[in-house]
Amino acid sequence: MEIQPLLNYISTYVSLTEEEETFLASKVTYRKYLKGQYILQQGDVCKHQCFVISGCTKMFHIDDSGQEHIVMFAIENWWTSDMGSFITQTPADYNIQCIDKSELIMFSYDVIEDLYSKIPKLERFFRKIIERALVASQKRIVRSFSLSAKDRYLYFRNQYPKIDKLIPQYMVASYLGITKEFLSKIKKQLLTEE
Amino acid sequence: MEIQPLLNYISTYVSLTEEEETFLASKVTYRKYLKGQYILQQGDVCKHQCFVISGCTKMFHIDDSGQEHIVMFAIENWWTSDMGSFITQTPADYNIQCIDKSELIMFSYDVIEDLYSKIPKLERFFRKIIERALVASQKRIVRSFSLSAKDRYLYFRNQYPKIDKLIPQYMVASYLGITKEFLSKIKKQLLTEE
DNA sequence: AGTAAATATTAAACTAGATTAACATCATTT
DNA sequence: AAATGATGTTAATCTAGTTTAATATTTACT
Repeated sequence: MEIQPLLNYISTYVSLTEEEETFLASKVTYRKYLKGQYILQQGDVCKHQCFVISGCTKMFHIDDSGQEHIVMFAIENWWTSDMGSFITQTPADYNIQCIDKSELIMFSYDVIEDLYSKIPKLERFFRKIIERALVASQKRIVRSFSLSAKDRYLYFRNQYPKIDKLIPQYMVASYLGITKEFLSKIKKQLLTEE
Repeated sequence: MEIQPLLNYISTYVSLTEEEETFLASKVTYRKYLKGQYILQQGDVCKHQCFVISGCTKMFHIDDSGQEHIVMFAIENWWTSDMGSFITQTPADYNIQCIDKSELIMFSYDVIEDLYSKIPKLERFFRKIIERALVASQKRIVRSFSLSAKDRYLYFRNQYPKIDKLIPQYMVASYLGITKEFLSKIKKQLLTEE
């Protein structure tokens, strides 16, 4: 089944019965996206929580001066959405774009509450997922203040080697909060000292 | 009842019956802290999710070079904990300290799962709280990359005037990710241009 | 009230990282 | 294989924010 990777993932947090899995399968949407396609655009309302089966997405904000700031990437087994827009159903602050051919499973706003009521274990599952996302986000704040750009890059490369290899360098720079020129300088420096 | 502010707060998300409220009251702990007291120390395991009834706390990390980085403040009706340490029951990355005489309600790790099972509405409540915390945290990341130190301070002062007035300036600087000297410079500049 | 401790200010010298702009390389299409 | 667009590099100049260190001010304690 197309959604098997999702079921496997869920099973590491809570165990669903077969009927529950079938019910879940009937409520979510599997969808393929091409490289470059948008899942969400800044200003639109975020209608889905997306689980990435394959490929890679970036969530980014474009500020008043036109600069792009990448908040997160998502590869297989990661979740992505503009949570603020989703929970309040108001216009999104972020864009979510596929930076590679991707397969996603989408939980729409209209069904997710229903899923929570019918299968309380799913509410538990999402609570745990979001707890983990919060932890990651807070750690990123501390890193952005306590580490130099070079150390932030080293941390990124070490934690997410797959993403580092997959995506263009200027996106890594945006994620790290530095310019592409400066990241280029850092990488050169790392080469000569290693 | 001491925990009334918590019950009021919860009621804005989910509605509990009287029995549920009584049960909840029997499971949580009300505690007063003095200015300067620690609720959690980096390296210890975080045993509680804390709801602030009055006063003010700061959560901060001390990095390898001894520098303090404030991740968040919490005043009345806010929550604080090292979520990463709490959910995995491993040593905390952060300290949580009262920067003013404070009253807290503490949900211990040992009872919170029990509360979730007995009162599923509480699991829903916490899911929603954590969703909001995640949204706030992601927005802070974007601000830290897209705004200048001055604009970050203006945003902070505008969003949290109470905290800005309550706490020493060097803590605001730490929260903003700048030095106290530079914040002093910014404030002077703001005075002359207003 | 007087003293110590904590907090805030100022200014000079310094640096991590930004900006600009020109050039180089790589990938994709025709 | 030439051409186009996307990505990456280099180097010079610039600036937001740091560092250091000395001084001022406020707060809290006896």
